[in-house]
Amino acid sequence: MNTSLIELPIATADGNFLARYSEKGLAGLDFPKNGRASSRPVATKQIPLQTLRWHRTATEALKAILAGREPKALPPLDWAGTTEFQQAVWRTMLAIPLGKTKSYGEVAKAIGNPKAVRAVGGACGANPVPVLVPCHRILAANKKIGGFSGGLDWKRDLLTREGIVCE
DNA sequence: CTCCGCCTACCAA
DNA sequence: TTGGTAGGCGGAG
Repeated sequence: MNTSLIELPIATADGNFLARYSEKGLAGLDFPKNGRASSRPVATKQIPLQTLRWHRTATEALKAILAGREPKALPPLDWAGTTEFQQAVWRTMLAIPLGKTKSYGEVAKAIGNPKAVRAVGGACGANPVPVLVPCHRILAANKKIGGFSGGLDWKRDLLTREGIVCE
């Protein structure tokens, strides 16, 4: 069983993101690292054509969102190893259009488990593909910013780019 | 089973 | 308003 992931950088005006692909699709996305450690180089020729296609799609999607535009398409996402609950939360987030938000409570209600509010927060924090799976569009009750594992600065920044104003 | 967390509603100042 | 807190739930160990 091949579980090795291919890591490819996505250069943006905001830094170098790092995308990870499995044979099933995009499995992870990291915000630019603080250190200037460039990712390990990968010879283009040994990367499956399919992966390159996904990478092109992911790159366009990421740049679109960073520019405040709804992405045309997303690459397939590989959520292997994650739970049904988490996937339900992430699917709900994917349904939130750019520029709109939902509270943790609303998401909990949406997945049919209104009391699992805090658990929803946990799923957001476990989101392996931030930005593309818009966990930043989930705010706390009363439009408070809430938390963000990728750093609150990023959350505020992303929301601002989408024209969202919160508390 | 225990502990913790991107939450909330509620209650006391 | 602000601050502290108990309740509830999924995930990790």
